[in-house]
Amino acid sequence: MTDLFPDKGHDHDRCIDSALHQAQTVAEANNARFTDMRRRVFTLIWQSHKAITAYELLDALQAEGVRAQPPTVYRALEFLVGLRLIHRIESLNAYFGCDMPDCEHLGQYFICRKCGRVAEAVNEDMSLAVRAAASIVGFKIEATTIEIKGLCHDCAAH
Amino acid sequence: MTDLFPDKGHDHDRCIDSALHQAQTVAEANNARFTDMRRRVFTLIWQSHKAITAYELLDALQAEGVRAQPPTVYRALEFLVGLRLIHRIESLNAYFGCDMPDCEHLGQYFICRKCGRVAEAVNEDMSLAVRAAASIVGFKIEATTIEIKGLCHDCAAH
DNA sequence: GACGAAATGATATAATATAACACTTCAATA
DNA sequence: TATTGAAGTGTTATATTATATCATTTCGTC
Repeated sequence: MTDLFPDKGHDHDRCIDSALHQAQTVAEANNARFTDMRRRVFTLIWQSHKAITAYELLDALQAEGVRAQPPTVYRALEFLVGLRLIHRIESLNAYFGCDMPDCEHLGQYFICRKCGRVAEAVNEDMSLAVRAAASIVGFKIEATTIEIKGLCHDCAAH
Repeated sequence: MTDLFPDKGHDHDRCIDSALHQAQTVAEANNARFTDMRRRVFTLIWQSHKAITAYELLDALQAEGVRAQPPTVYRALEFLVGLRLIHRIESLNAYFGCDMPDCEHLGQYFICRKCGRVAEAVNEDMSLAVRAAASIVGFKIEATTIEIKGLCHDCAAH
């Protein structure tokens, strides 16, 4: 068993640093401006391995002393989702930092209802099954939403 | 190729009749009251093979002369989802009639962005892949959301 | 017919998201 | 280096989706 969810004792500052660094690289590669506001929002999203809502982000920004309004947050989110630096979790109306923004992938999300953490998987069998099913029915895939709710290994154990 | 989406010329009244009949049966089997309001909402959902939002349902009810408010609609929806007579499409915030409410299943939804129709599949390979992926990471599945957006066979052809 | 549980009505409000227009910033270039 | 145009952000207002709460009605059981 390889738990997708990060270890309790992991050094989360390293997650944040690494994510920021990757984001910077992706933005440059796309000739996109990783502005201060976008960096702030991105960093806030990476504060935990949970998904965070737009209004939670707004509150967090305001707590930092930034005078932001909803459109500001939604614009930053749109930008970040566009570059695949974050993903939207549809069933939570919330956003989640992407580990591997540099490769195209159909991600799958495991969402623990107890601890609230989210883990992204890129499981080739799942992707293949989806593509095969679509192919059989003549459906042309443009986007997929695969969200799996339940209990992560840690929470299931307790 | 077997298109999951209903034929253009299909007799939709038969879909509605069949769905209503099944719903009645499921409700009875669960000792649940299939009240007038619930039947109305259910029938409205089945008016098409598209997903419909709560407020579209509200408007439709009011157009029928029913004096309903949002909570009435949401309660009916909650009831119907609870019995699996309908499904919520998370990425659309909308609801969709279920073909096969009498068997437990992890459904997958194909959503055509052009014609708006939704088709439910119960693909064993997909379900297996999801369960296998969860098992590998020690995740206990409680619910799945699998929504696939793109073009249905008809719309892709034109 | 009386009773209690379930369902619905009604009002208010919370939570999520976007439209529209003004202003600022930034990088390219004249 | 001043100009300019596009991109980004500020600001206000409002649209859309969803729920909390309490009153009233309906319905099956006794």
